[in-house]
Amino acid sequence: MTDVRVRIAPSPTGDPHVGTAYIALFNIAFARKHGGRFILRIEDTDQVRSTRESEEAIFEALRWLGLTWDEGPDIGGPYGPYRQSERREIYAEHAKQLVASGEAYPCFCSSETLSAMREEQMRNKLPLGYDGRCRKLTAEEARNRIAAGESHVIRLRVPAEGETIVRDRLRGDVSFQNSQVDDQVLIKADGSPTYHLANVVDDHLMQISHVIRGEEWISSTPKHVQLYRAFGWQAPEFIHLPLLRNPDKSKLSKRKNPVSINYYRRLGVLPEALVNFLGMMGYSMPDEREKFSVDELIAEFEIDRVKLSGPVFGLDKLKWLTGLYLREMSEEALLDRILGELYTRESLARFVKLLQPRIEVLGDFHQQSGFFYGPDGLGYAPEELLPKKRSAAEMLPVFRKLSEQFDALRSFTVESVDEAIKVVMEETGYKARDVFLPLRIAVTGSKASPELHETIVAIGPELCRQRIRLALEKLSSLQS
RNA sequence: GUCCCCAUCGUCUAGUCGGCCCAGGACACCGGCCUUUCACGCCGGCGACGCGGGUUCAAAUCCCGCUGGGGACGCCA
Repeated sequence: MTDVRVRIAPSPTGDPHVGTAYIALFNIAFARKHGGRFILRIEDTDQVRSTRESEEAIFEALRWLGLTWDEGPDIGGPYGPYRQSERREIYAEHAKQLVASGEAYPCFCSSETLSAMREEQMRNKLPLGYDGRCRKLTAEEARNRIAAGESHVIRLRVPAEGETIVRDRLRGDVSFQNSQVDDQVLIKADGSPTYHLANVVDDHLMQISHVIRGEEWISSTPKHVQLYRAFGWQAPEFIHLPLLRNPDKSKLSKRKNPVSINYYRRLGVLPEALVNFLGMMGYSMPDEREKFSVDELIAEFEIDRVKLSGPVFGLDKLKWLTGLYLREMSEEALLDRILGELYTRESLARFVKLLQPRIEVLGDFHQQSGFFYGPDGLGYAPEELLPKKRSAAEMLPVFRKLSEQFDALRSFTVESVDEAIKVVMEETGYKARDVFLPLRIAVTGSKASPELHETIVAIGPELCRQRIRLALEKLSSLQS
């Protein structure tokens, strides 16, 4: 095998996702097994949603898990920069090259035109996709319109006929009719590249040998294959891993499940247990052993052993595994973990201030701080979620809305939380007294707790979202 | 709707080139033992090859169809 170079390319648009860790783990296992290198590249081509905080959180979460990289934005490397926002000219250059060779063309369709087109296709039950109307523009006309300052994007010219074969290591050849691969946008109207362009250009320039990523990408791979072809490059080997699933088998999503690595960290899952657990998603050791370290995984790793059906990311086994690690530790080591992971100065600092006015002796702090930890510790009765004269049927929509709003929150501040609650009140027509108490019970498990907004912020998004979901479950149990 | 992927206990999975599998392990669940209690630990139980056709002496394992699940169809990644 040629030099193995693999990568993960997360986009810094939210909390660090367990799926990212999952893909990272398999990339690392593959790289180390074959003496290759593992690269971390930040795909921040979405300028509106990408943030530095999110990027930093991803670094931090991966490091916590012990999933470290050989080249990346923070440590550099011979193929940098490793942040796509710093590589804009490279993409522009390459796009220009494709336009010059006729492999790509400018498109002047507005997003309105495009959504109208999509609607019509929907209505007529036609396949969705760009119909290629700007393909026919002459070079001259295009040049004039660009010169006139007309807004445009650059699209890839995918052959109308024939088929594109995606060679997947685990699935074999998967073929797509070119007629259903539409002309992908390469450069957006603002001049920034799309994922597809940036991804292909970077993978080539960074000499990535194997692209190990989630199965969700498989249907855009023909576009990538076409891009490699257009550039005259050799495509890397593709290996699409199965997607982690919610208990209902849909793709793991924050709307249904905690997906943030930080949630599991706050819960007190050990990093070695989480990584171990991830290692048994779609994969198993040859001797069927279930408890193993990353090093052990690497030693035995065989990418062809990965199973293609999507594993449910279920907590039962993860907790059991954590317990296994916990129990075999020395007392000393356990103490260090509790101090190092759970009761850190940092974690306590999130809420000392909130409790300060409410305690008489230090010991009070202990029993009043319970709800800042473990998500399952809230043993309240479902009925407690109901304000006076309100039924479960009435509160259910309130919690659905709350869940929706909290999921959508980009930042957790007193202001943003307040805004979210207000939206819920407006949309459901309930007053503060009907919303605040139930919400308080849901997130703290008790009526006696500090100011709601600040408490919610202190508890943090991961735990709050999950607790609201839990409340939703309790309410529905009340109904039946 | 169109395209693509997938299909063993509730869940994670073993099941190399079809026979040793009337399907093995683990979690969860249930029962027992240990124990002043609980937990841990130990023992046991429940529990699956989606369906229908082939191929074969023989199929969970190969082929086809159906069904089911999932993903993608963005100037998001």
